[in-house]
Amino acid sequence: MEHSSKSARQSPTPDELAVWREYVETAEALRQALAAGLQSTSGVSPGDYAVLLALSEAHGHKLRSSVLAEGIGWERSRLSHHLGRMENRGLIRRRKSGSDSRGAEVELTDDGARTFRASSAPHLRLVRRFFIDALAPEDLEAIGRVAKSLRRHLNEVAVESVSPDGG
Amino acid sequence: MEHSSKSARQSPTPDELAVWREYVETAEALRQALAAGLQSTSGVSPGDYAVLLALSEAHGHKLRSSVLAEGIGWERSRLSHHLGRMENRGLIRRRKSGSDSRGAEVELTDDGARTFRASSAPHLRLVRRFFIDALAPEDLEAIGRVAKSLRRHLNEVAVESVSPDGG
DNA sequence: ATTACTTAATTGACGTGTCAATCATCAGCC
DNA sequence: GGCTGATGATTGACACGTCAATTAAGTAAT
Repeated sequence: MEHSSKSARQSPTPDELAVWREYVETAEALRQALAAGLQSTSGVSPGDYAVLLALSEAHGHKLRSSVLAEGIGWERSRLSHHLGRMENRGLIRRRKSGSDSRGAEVELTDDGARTFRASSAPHLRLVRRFFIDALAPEDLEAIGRVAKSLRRHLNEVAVESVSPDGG
Repeated sequence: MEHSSKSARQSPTPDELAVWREYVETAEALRQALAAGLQSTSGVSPGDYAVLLALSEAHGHKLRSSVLAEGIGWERSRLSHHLGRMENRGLIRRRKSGSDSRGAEVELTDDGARTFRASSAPHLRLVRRFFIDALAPEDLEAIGRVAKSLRRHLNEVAVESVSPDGG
C-alpha cells in the first residue's frame, strides 16, 4: 500500500472536513428548528410525534411495544421511558397483551389521537418551509439518492466495526 | 392565489416526504454511529469533543465562556452544564477572568489536551469511513452546496417565524 | 416439574439539552 | 455613594437517551 495514496489516507482533507462540518451544523439546525416548531405549535416533542404517528397508522390504534420500537427504530429501553412519560400525560395507554403476556400493547388514547391530528399539519408545513422549499427539485432527488447510499454504506461498515479487524 | 397550485401547497407530497424521511433517518444514524465511535475509542461524547477541539485551537488553550459558546454554537446554559461535568472529570478548569470578573475563562487541562489528542485521529478516521468514503466527489460537493443553501434558507425563514404573520 | 435458556419489557443511574429563574458584576446616571 | 438596567454565567427542574441490570413470562430438555 502506497503512503499518501488516496486509498491509504485515513483522515479527511481540509476540504472534505469543511463539507462535513457544513453538513453536521445544517443537520443540527434543521433538527432543532423542527423540534422547536413542533413544541410551540402543538406541545409535542419529535419523539412524541414519532410514536403518535406510528400508532395513528396502526390497526385499531395499537401496537405491540416491540413492533412499535422496531417501526420507529428505537431501542426498547428508550421507548419504554418515553411511553412512561406519554402515559403520564394521557396520550397513550399500556396493557398486557393476551397472546403473550410478556408483551405490552400500546394504545392511542382519544386525547393522543386528537393531539396527533392537531400537530400533524403544522409539522408538515414546517417540513415544507424548512426543507422542501429550500431545495430545487434536482437537489431533492439528489438528497434522497445520497441519503440512501450513505445509509447502506453505514450499515456495511458498521458490521465491520464489530468484527476483529474492524475498528 | 390558486388552490392546489404548486406555490399554495402547504404540505409535502408523498414523494417529498419520503425524501425527508430518508434524510432524517440517515442523519440520525450517522450522528449515532459517530457518537458511539467517539465514546468507545476515547470515552468522550460529541459535546466533549466540540469543547476540546475549540479549546485546543485557542491561544493558550483557553477561552471566555461566552466566546466558546458562540464558537461552537451552544446556548450558554448548555455550555455551563457541560463544563461542569467536564470540570468534574478534570478535562477543563474554570477561573474568573481578570478584565471582567463576571466572565469565566475556560482552560484546557493537560489531561484534557491529552484526551483530545487521543480522540481526534480515531474520530476523523470514522468521519472518513462513515461519510467521505460513502460519497462520490461530486456528491460531496453537492452536499456542501446544498447544506449551505439549506442553512441560509433556514435562517431567513426562522426570522419570519418570529414576526406576527410568521407561523 | 425443575432447571436452564431466551425473549419482552421495565427500571435505575447517569449524561445530555432546554427553559426559566437567579446571581453577580459592570456601566450609566443622579 | 446608591439606583437602575444590561450582560456573563450558573442553577434547578424536568424531558430525553443510553447502558447495564433486572423482572417476568415463554420455551426446551431432562
